[in-house]
Amino acid sequence: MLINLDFESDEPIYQQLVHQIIDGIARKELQPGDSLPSVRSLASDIGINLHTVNKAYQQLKQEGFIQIHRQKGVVIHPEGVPKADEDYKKRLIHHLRPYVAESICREVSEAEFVELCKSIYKTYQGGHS
Amino acid sequence: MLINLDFESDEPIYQQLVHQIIDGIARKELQPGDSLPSVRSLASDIGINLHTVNKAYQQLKQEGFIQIHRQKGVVIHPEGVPKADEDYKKRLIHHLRPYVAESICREVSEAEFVELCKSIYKTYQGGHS
Amino acid sequence: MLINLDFESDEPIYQQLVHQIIDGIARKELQPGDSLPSVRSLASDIGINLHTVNKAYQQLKQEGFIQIHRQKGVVIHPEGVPKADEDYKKRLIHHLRPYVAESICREVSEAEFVELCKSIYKTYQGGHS
Amino acid sequence: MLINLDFESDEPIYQQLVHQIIDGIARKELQPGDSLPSVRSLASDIGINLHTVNKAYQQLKQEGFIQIHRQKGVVIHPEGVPKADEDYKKRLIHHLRPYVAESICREVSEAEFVELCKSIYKTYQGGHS
DNA sequence: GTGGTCTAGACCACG
DNA sequence: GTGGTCTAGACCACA
Repeated sequence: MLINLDFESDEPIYQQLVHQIIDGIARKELQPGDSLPSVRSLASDIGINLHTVNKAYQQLKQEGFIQIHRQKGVVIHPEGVPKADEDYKKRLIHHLRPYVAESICREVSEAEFVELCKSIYKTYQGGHS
Repeated sequence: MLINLDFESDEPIYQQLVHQIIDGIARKELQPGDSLPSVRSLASDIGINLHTVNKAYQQLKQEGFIQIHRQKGVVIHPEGVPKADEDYKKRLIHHLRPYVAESICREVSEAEFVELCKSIYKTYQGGHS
Repeated sequence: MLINLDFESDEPIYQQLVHQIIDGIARKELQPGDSLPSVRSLASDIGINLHTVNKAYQQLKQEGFIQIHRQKGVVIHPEGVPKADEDYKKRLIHHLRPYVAESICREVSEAEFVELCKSIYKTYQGGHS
Repeated sequence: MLINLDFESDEPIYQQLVHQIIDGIARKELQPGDSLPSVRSLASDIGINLHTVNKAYQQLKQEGFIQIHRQKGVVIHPEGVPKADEDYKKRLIHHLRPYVAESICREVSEAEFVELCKSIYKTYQGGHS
């Protein structure tokens, strides 16, 4: 999978990595059971620090996206990612709220905002509808 | 307006302040032309440093939400906030994408996600006016 | 003469006042010997503080643009403004330099910059060529 | 690059820093991609506070002169500075106008003023390259 | 070691 | 009294 990092972004590199991998899963490019490169090889491939990759992997593991085996290495969680629970949705709303607020200030209508979200969903199409 | 900060949060205080004020504008609790407390008074009200408030105000000013007026002090931008342009929407999509991706992984359907956004929009309607 | 102040500008109000009056002189709208409103009346006309007007007048006086008489009030210096000496030109260069530097970085050619200056001169036309 | 600050000047230190660096870029002493000292080291070199340096860097970053790169540190924007657009020229005229006005009052002819600008431009040619 | 954030306290220009 | 600037010192996340 292609990893695309922006070193000038405010977003920490390890976060970008996390997002890219989640994105790959959402796009079905990474399927349950697929294996990911080792910390070392990924780090040297992208040209970033070991710790940075490790931090990203740890976060992905803790959120249930991947498993880290001593022998099999790093794999996408074979049983899929834990489904959204109420807690997740609560956090999601909490994160989305500021974007909605600013959009309202800038006169983006609800319909427009919704369309925009749908358009993002479309980019992951062929999914699990 | 009530300001509610979470000092335990990872989100920087000045960012929370920015969001709270934008939220107030979206809720119509802060109207164009309304004045905001001075840096100093707001800082002492909330119990934080005046530089932190200042940083928030500077960001709000730069993004066109407020004006820093030599006579009237700090006021909500009287002509309203600059409307969303293509650039804003591009950035918005860029910010929203990771949340959509994770939601897809967690099997949140497009419809569900859209409903969730609408529910957030609803919290900004039925304001006072 | 019309005074046009921008209370949101970074430029201090008294400085804006100074510039506006110098501008009026450059446009020949204010001629040597013409009288200016008193500190009090100008302040109340524009709706600003006495001190602010006073500070502007003091600076104009010190630079030789106006005279302040107890009886005749404030008048444009009847013998004209002191002509540019080497010292003035040195200061002028010192002030202009940063604008030239930034313009060079932004690929504004010398010719373009010169044209721009000429265009400004034109707005004061009918002058003393 | 040599930094030359005047601590007696009215011009804020961070502004002087900004101007000096832009000047360095205009003189081609700082080329796209070149790296600048870290906030801390520059601050201690010049003998000022790191926040002051930081403020200058933030402004330069926001105006597109530099990038703050997570790995390479602070570098001159590799793709060059954004070229002058109409907005920049409008602001430039707005800043230049008062100097033109005062010069007219002091009987500096258009030709003389233009020569002066050209002479400033000359100081940025014949650099090393 | 880097930049980002926050605090605290000080001086000054402005109005 | 206001915001703007500067200093000093501290902690943390990041790489």
